[in-house]
Amino acid sequence: MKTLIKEKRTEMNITQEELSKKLKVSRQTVISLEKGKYKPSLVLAHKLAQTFGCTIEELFIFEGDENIE
Amino acid sequence: MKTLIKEKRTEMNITQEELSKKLKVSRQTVISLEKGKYKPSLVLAHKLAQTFGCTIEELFIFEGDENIE
DNA sequence: CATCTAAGTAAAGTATACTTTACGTTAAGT
DNA sequence: ACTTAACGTAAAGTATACTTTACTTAGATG
Repeated sequence: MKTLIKEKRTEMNITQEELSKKLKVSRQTVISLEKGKYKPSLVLAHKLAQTFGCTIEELFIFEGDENIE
Repeated sequence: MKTLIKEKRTEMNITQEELSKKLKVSRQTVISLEKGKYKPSLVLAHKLAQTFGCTIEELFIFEGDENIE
């Protein structure tokens, strides 16, 4: 699974810290998501998509059968 | 957060067990998701949406600021 | 050089998603 | 009455999402 979080955030001209405050998560969470260290929960994915004005499917690119981790 | 998993599954006329096999998760996971015991991971949500031929946003109804649990 | 901001790493802890196994219930068929 | 299918509950264990704290690094600016 790939994500466009970093791209969307920089397009929006906000810092990781600002994004983390909008989402009400820690800055570490934003860093880890952008770096692909783990996958967001469904609710967090939805908040991210809303923040960027797009759908979950536009923000995350799912590749052929992934593990459900 | 609400989900239409059960509705979509019964529309499709498949059992929980059949759905669990399509998704490659346990039957308990399907039961728990339908019953709202917990929220699916992003990848599982995507697989569910694909199975039902809809988007994640159509399958899950997000209500005003939820906890990110 | 000193300092500030933004981005990054690392590690330990908590919460929750998911699995596995086993047992209970209800409705339909024979 | 007995069996089978489908749905459900419960509990214990594992994996991972997320938090918190603390430290690092690179770039810009006084």
